[in-house]
Amino acid sequence: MAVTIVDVARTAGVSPSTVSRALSATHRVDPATRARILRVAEHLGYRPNKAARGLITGRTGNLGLLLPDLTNPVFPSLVRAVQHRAHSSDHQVLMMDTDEDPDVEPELVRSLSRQVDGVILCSPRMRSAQLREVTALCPTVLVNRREHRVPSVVFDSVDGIRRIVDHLGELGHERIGFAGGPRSSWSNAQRLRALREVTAGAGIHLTELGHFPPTFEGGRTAVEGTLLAEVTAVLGYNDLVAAGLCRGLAERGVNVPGHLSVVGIDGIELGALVHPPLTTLAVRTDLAGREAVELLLELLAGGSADRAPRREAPTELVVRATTAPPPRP
Amino acid sequence: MAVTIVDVARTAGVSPSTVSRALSATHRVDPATRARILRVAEHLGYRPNKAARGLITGRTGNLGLLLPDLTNPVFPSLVRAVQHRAHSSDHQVLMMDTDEDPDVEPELVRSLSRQVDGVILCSPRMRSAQLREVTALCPTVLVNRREHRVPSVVFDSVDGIRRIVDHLGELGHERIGFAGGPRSSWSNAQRLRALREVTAGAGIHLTELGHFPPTFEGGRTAVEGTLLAEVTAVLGYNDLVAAGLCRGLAERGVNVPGHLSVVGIDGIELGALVHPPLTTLAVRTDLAGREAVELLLELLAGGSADRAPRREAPTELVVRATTAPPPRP
DNA sequence: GTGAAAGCGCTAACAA
DNA sequence: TTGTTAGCGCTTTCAC
Repeated sequence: MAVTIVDVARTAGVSPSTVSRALSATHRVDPATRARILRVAEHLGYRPNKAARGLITGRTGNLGLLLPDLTNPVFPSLVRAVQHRAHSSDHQVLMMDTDEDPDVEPELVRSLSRQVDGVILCSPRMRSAQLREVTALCPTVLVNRREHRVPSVVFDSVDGIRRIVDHLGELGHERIGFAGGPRSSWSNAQRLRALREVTAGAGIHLTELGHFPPTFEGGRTAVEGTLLAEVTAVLGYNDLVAAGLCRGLAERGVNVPGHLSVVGIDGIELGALVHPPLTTLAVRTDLAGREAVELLLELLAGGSADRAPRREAPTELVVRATTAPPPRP
Repeated sequence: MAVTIVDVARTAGVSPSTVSRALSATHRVDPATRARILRVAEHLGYRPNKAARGLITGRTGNLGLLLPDLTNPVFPSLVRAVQHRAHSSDHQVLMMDTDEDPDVEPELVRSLSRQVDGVILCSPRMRSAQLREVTALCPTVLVNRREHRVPSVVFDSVDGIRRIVDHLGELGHERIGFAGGPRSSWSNAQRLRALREVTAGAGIHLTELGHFPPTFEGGRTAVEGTLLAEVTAVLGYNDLVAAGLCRGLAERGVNVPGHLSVVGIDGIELGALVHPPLTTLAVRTDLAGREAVELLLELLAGGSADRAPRREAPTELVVRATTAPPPRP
């Protein structure tokens, strides 16, 4: 059997409660006693049983993290950041991949609710009503989605999109296209809205090329429409779409960026590795993950349910090789 | 306060233990009573507190998963598979990224040991002695590493390497190079050993080009040595290295696969997306993850500590566009 | 500053 | 088949 607090107590010649106090530093304990207890605990290889502690404190020390698909390259760095931040506050992370299935999301949260102190929902696909239900179940922070009265971390679409449009505008582009993502995607809607607003303000003509799967192939299928639209630059819903666009364009003999500029969004590693390297709006998912944990921790520390803080994770335009001035006619 | 088993018992007019039995189906309970209890539980929104259950059963229902770096593209699909398999057996996964730091690995396992029923160690970097210590702490399954008397899932290096060499041999290559990974990498050692064995058997000349960082840049720096070695095909330690090789080669004006064939290992998505698409030995990390969970579950179900089962996850040669017959002199 | 005792939510003997 | 009792490892009053 594993060594418990009672073993430590016996060996150190004190009562279990003193050991508890010494270990959690919750009360004043005689420094000498404390040192001795710590030494004994160390020597015996004592490891606290969080489950037992949680039973009484009501805190599990676990955070839940739900995301639609871990193999989507934007998530790993977020998960990593969440995990590190949580760990530095002595929390563990229960990560669950929902497999892009909106229906399992609420069920997963329900089953998780008793085992975690709170959950972080990344790009949740479920409907608002369900989201509201879920947030009633346990403290929740949203990432990449907004909902009334729920704390969230989002990427600043308007600001980021503005960076892209400014860059393109400075190069001299006057007609740009947008190869959008899935119709149901919250972030696609955000990006599109921002794009309309910013291009209108900048006097740039925007052609909405339609909705495409958020994949490399999706980008490839967007090539035809792009060519037809007679734009000089095209923005992909994400880097995968942009990379697919580049490939499709190359196959059609269209020079990028000579004839057409291409921009992606996300800043995944792939963008730096394809040829030509992709100009992209990098979103700091790692920072978003960290923020999300901090928000959740604050919430747990007694943030009133009334306040629903909203934070925005920074974006950064990474100019690589797929953008250039438009061709001279 | 959340609804407990006592609430359900009171509402259903039975004792807590009957509720417990009805819920965990561990003993015979009158079907009618059982149905009523289930109905009440459902209605009240009862969710079992796993921590409390674990306190008495000794089972937490959690599995630990340690890996060096989640942003390494081979891991997400493994994690995903582990998570799904664990979930289907009603287990949660506590995932921890060790940040490629061998020293934190044992410490992490120690701190995890009381909160999980067992751990899966993926590509652990720690030394054998530490590994032995750790495995004494809690049931352990290794992935991509072997250790005496510890259950493990590995990728069949000899078999996979043979596939590559056979493919190259059939194309007519007689001199191939290997751009190796880090000196300290267990899997690099495995691959190299297999490569020596298989090439020797096939009468193919192998040039060991040295050790490189397991990255795209690492592959790029391997280009010079590759050219000097006068090989007609080169195998990269992994897909990133192979992709870097391709890029570096292209920059030097070397045609792939016309002048030189390139092969990677891993089968990450990137390989299909670069140009030309990479021929690679795909390893089924998803299957490995599933196997690992199953091994661990068997171990927990009372597998004797004596037997240390070893499973091998399949590999598959994906021939794409970077391999072709050697140039005619 | 420290100990005794109670109890968190649940399961597992043991009776009935 | 069901209820009673005890207790898992820990924290937390409440005395002292």
